[in-house]
Amino acid sequence: MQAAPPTLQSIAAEFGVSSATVSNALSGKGRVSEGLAARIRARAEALGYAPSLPARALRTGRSGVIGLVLPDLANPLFPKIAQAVEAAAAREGYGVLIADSHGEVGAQTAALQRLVQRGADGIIVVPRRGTRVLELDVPLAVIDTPATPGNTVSADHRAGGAALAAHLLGLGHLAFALVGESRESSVQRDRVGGLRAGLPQTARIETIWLEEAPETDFPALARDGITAFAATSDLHALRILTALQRAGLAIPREASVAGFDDLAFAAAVTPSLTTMAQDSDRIAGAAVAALMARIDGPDPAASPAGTTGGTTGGTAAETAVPMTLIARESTGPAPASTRPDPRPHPATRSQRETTP
Amino acid sequence: MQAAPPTLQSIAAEFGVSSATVSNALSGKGRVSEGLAARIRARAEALGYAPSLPARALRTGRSGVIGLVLPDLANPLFPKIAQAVEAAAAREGYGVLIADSHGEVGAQTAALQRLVQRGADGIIVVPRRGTRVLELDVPLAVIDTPATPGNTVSADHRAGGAALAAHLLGLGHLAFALVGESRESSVQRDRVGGLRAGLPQTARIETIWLEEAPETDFPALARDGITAFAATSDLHALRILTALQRAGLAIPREASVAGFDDLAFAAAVTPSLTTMAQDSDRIAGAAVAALMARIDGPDPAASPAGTTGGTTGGTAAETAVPMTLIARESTGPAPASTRPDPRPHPATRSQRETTP
DNA sequence: GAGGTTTGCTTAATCGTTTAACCCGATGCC
DNA sequence: GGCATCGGGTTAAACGATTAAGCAAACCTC
Repeated sequence: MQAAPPTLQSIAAEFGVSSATVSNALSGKGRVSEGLAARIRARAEALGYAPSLPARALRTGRSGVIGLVLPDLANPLFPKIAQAVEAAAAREGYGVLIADSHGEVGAQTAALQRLVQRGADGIIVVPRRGTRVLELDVPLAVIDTPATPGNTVSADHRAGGAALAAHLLGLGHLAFALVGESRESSVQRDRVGGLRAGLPQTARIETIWLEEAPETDFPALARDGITAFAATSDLHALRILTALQRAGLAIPREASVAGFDDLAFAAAVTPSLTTMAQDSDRIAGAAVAALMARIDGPDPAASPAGTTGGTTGGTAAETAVPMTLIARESTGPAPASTRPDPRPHPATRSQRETTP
Repeated sequence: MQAAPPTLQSIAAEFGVSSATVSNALSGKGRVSEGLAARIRARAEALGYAPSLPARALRTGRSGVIGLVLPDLANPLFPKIAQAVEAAAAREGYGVLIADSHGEVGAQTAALQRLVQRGADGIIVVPRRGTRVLELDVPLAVIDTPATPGNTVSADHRAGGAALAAHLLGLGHLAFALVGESRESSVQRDRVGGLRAGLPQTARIETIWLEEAPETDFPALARDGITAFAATSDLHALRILTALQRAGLAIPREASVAGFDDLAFAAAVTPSLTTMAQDSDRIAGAAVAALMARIDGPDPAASPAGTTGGTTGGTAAETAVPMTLIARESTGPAPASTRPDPRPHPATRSQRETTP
């Protein structure tokens, strides 16, 4: 029942001109009299004309679609990135084809190839832990870690770690537990490295990789004198927070807990979670911009000096996007040595965030 | 530098045959001698030939891509669905184009149209709260609520609510708080409705919509005699859990808390969260299957009796997928009236789940 | 061995858009 | 007034795959 959608030819027929003229009128490229062009544009608008993307793709070799490869959509961090990428791409008129590699390297490669075959003009990859993305004959943008070779843009995880360390130091803490999941993740390594770099030599530091020590007893650590827990993810911070709470410790009076990424629940829990947030929008925007630059100017050796390894010349893409501290209720002044401080100041801090 | 990718014609030229023959050999459709066909297939394989999807799309009108419209990727529930849809679609050889409507109705409509324009063969929509999806000349599958008109498949939220109610009743609870966020969400209405339907008339029931009462004091409710908190989302369950813990209540000894959807953190918190999980894989699979059926058999009035409103005939798509209870540590026997039970049995329950 | 059927392939049209090349009438220039 | 130029179009050839239609040779049948 649905009427055939308007095409260049159908519009051309209405005006008694050729389809090339209509194409030119709409794209503003060739030579068409202003009057005719205006009428054609008006008619196309009225008809709701939309060019056939497949046809255009066939002709131009551009599909108007970019691929997004993520290690695991179920991991709460990635949806933020996906959302931001989608928004940024949509602004540029691109669609986003997703592919989930389920954390497997093989699936990651397969996903890349599927996307290439689908005609993606470029691909944004958030690589699986420590994976090096293979070279492909498609423009690529990689979101990983500033230190990773081939990285295009990412949060400055190291500086974020250092800033979080400074925050905790400023609250008077002296004994820290740094909690990550896997050493293989360059992101987590950077975060822990930044934390450690931000702490003085004199500080007591316990580093825990949950992958290796899944049964870690956090309350025991707290009783052992650790007053500040910094985890590489809010997920682990939450685990620590609830474990300490369950054991009867008051947060932040007796121990402070902080995480990374400002996940959805961070503001919802009690006490709300202090966290280092990455600016997904900016990162995604930069990744998309870098990708666009590579798509439009595919001259691999065009840049004057050796900019080859990093981002493409053209648009000055930022490589490391700073992270921002979101101080909430789960971090507070260190307890006065062994004697618990009878007067904490939760009210002064809890104003930073009202109801989410 | 990259060699031109192989095409039907380039392969045809190698064999001195026409491109039609190669096409037939690869698709197995026309009449080609078995020997030649085998050699062509072998050569295509060796060359890594992949048909140009845009060209095929142009010719056949099928893009091999489906769209997925979500209200909000940042909401931790949807990534699970997205992941499952992507996997199911990939199995069918389809790509998935995502679109995030950011919870806005306008954006949802715009996203649908963008996807249609991109040539999506069909679209799966998870509508924004209470939104009715407009009619489109594209096969559609809607994941919402069994009760919603136009719904294709979804979890049986009502039955899930009832089952959760039964679980809590079985533990001896008599006073309940049912916590949702918004009445406008049909999913949440169904869940609360199911919970209520599963509880006896004699039970004390407080229903709280957080949108209307964001400052609800959950510890106060507990002190007032409520022993079981059931939230329509793990996010709210977590909020309640931590608020109660902070106030010094022992979970589950003094109060039980349960949520929905088995979000990523549910197993990680202490005590781990009892939750009603929806089978995203099955739902996504059913949605994709229904969509495929609609794409392949676009006869709107082909079904014998008035099946028009519901799912398409063809494949018997299931409309309501049962939810499954994941009993963890946050729910336990109701405290013995006012006198707290001195001997809880946490050990017997915590075995249900080991380390996540 | 003449008619019909298969077999195995080719021809050619088609999807809708883009774009290089060409064409014709009206000006402009000296 | 002859010649280049320019404005406003048109033609036609792609892009790569699919598919209906056609066509020659080989095979079968009685």
